[in-house]
Amino acid sequence: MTMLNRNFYARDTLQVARALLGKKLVRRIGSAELSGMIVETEAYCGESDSACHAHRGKTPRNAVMFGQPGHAYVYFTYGLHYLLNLVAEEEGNPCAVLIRAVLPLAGIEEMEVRRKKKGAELTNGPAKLCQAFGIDKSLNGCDLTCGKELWLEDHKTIPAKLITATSRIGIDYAKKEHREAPWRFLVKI
DNA sequence: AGCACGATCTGA
DNA sequence: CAGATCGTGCTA
Repeated sequence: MTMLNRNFYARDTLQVARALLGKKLVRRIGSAELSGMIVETEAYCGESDSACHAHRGKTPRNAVMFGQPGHAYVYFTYGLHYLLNLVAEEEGNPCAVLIRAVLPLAGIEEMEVRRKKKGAELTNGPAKLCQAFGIDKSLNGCDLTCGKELWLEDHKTIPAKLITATSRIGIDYAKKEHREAPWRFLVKI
């Protein structure tokens, strides 16, 4: 019930990525409310991170990452998918956390309709969860602290023992040190 | 102005 | 394992 405030996002990206595990992602579409518990995240750490979109400076696409923390950075890729990121760190430091998977909690039927799938197939991938939650480019730049369309809430505390860190997915083009950095976080099953 | 390619998913 | 499918950013 407690919505996460700006201070939650305004700190070290790796800490935010870890702390997001177990939190509830809530999406309101009209009268429907969809939610899920975050179980997988990836940290993208600013201009020095060669896997981060902000690596080569500010552009129209990644501008949101350079703004205030606690906003949604949604972008389109592969010609057909949207991916959801949450902006972290202080304003001007372009960092974000990619939400890769959630465990559906509420509005599951809505998600099934959107995805035309059921069960685990619903939200176990960054593009799938965007489809299930109806997240597209119109939510790019959305403030996550006003509780209107998209926000986060406290839910469960995940013990450190249940958190695994691995290298990130789909960033083969990045420098070795960034390709291998253990900046992907998952809840052990 | 043109072009190569991507923080993915699906279905054969 | 290839195809879908298009915006973005780099090169010229």
